[in-house]
Amino acid sequence: MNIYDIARMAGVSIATVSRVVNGSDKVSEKTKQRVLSVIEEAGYTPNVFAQGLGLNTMHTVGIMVPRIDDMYMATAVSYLEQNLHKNGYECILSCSGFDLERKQSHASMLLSKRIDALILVGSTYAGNGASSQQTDYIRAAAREVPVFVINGLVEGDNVYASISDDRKATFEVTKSLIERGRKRILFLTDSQSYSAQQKMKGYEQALTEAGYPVLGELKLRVARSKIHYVRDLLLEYKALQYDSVVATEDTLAAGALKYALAKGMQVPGDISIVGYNNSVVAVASEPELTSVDGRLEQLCTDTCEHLLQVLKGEKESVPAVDIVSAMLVKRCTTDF
Amino acid sequence: MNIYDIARMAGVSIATVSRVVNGSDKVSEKTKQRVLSVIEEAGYTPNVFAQGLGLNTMHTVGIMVPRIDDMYMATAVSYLEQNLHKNGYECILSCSGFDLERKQSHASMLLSKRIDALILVGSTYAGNGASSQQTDYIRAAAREVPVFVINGLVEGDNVYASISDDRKATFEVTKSLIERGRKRILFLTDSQSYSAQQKMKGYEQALTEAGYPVLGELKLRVARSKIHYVRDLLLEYKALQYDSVVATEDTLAAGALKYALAKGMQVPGDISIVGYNNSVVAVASEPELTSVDGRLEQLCTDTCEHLLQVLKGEKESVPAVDIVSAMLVKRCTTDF
DNA sequence: GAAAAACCTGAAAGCGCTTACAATAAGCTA
DNA sequence: TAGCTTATTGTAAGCGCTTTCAGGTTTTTC
Repeated sequence: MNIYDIARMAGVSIATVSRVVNGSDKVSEKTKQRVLSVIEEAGYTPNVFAQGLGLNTMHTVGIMVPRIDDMYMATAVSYLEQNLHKNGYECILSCSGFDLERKQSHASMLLSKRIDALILVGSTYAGNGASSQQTDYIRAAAREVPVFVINGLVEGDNVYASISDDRKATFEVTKSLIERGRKRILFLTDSQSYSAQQKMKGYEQALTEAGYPVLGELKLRVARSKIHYVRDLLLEYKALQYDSVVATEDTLAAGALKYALAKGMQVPGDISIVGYNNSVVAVASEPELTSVDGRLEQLCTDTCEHLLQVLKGEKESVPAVDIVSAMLVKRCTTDF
Repeated sequence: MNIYDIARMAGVSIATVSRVVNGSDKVSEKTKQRVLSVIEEAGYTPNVFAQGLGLNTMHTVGIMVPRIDDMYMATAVSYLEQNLHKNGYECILSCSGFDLERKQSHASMLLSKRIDALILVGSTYAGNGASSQQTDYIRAAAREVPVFVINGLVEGDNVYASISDDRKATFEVTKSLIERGRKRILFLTDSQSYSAQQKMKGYEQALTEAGYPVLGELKLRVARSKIHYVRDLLLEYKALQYDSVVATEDTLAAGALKYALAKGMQVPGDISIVGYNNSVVAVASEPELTSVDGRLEQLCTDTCEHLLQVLKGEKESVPAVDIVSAMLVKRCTTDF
């Protein structure tokens, strides 16, 4: 069942069928209706490969995430997919992991599928000197299709970023803790992503502005964002003194909370804890975690909007970097 | 940069280039090397559309999930994507929601992209009478490509299912509760999926075998799997008496746990609670939830294996229904 | 009512690749 | 070395669609 069959059945040429299918206005209403009814009746669907061959696009965008079994990423993909689908685009998903080599290979595999654009969620490293090669593959990809980065910053032509203001949010949180008299604030992270780096900067800035020293011993990094990993890590550092925790992820905060409760501490009395991402874990914890909401939905909406604009050829109206401010969600693990 | 350019540069015909690219063995080693080096040098990638036009496949499989911002689905997609990617397939992701009409439209959109196979995760309804139209679109899809269902049961030609034995697992759990003297066991669910139905059957069977009545009042359904929804629902039914909870999802169990703790009850002393899926939420809760692990990874591995076999033309060796037994993970909300 | 303009439609040339078939070169056998 | 088989390569015919260009109709204009 192809365009020739339809043309024959409708008594027109394939050119006319093609015009009808593509909604060209240069077809008389009468012919159009006839062709449409034949198409309907025959259940004809154009062959996307043939379409793609001519047009060199298949209305597909690639989404690359380090991993999808992570609420943050999954939520991002959910927003993106929904929004793009609504606009007639399908999403090819690729879980690249955190390894540079795999990222590169996944990216080129996606590009070989002739995607119209590429979206990267998280996991890009800051663009300072040495690590610039970490993002070279992104700039390479951007030479073929526009690239959109969510919560990562990559400088380059044809790459657009939407990031939440994690630095500022973490700054505010840390500042609030200090104002409530907290002296030793533990910074707990699980990655070196751009966003994690920004959070750390905010944390340090608040300490500095308050005249506190930035202590290396109070910055802990967990191998993976798993509650038990955190617990084990804190157990390892059991001599460490701290009266509050700023975590870059809810799961980390949940781990710290568990550990504190197990030690018989009062939360938030003896220790205040702040998570990040405002996920289920924040609500599942007992007491429920105060958490920063990075406004992921907004980031995704913005990204899709920008993507559609760029694909429509309206590059000029799209900012290279779009910053969305984060929001504190106060719950029970802090006294503010 | 196309096959003609490469052919010219290497001084061979396009047929030979094509053979080299596709790894045909009918090319002399010498020519092969020459062509390969030209391809390498020129950075040539075959145009997938043109390939697709000829072969009518693009090595792509469609994955349809009701929603991806749900740990269970996200984890499934993660396993699937990784496994398929490793075998040279890309995944087009589609989040269809729970609405039949949307499912149908998403499925046909995927099919129009000429996917090689379709994978559905969860959310199919049992095939009994009235609701068979709920799965008609699946059988329709199966007429075009093989369809693989994870944790759903659909009868039809060219559709294969991998399901975990939720009925048995829930039966065992309920039986254990009964053996520990629990008399009024609350069944908490959030969906009518095949899998949820199976769980309910297991629950009922255990009650029946123990000579207990199956009480409608002890089966509660929450609109969505959100901790607060559960709390609100239980508050609404606050007169209801029960000494244990069997939930079809960890989040539901977490909600029940929160409610019980808020009422000052001892867990598992006054009330035992069992979750399902063995997710982060189970571990994040305090005390940690006993939960059933549905062996999702196994289901996904099986599915991919079957898929590859079917695409290789080895239909015969693939079972129409593959059952994986579930596993109880004992933690702190039960006394067994 | 004839020329000009506007409107529709069709023929045909690609798009870049795979592959059946034909052709040629090379290797054997007797 | 003639005659045959085998290994390698090339030719050309699609795959199903979009779109340019040209031809044919109808409508408008004076």
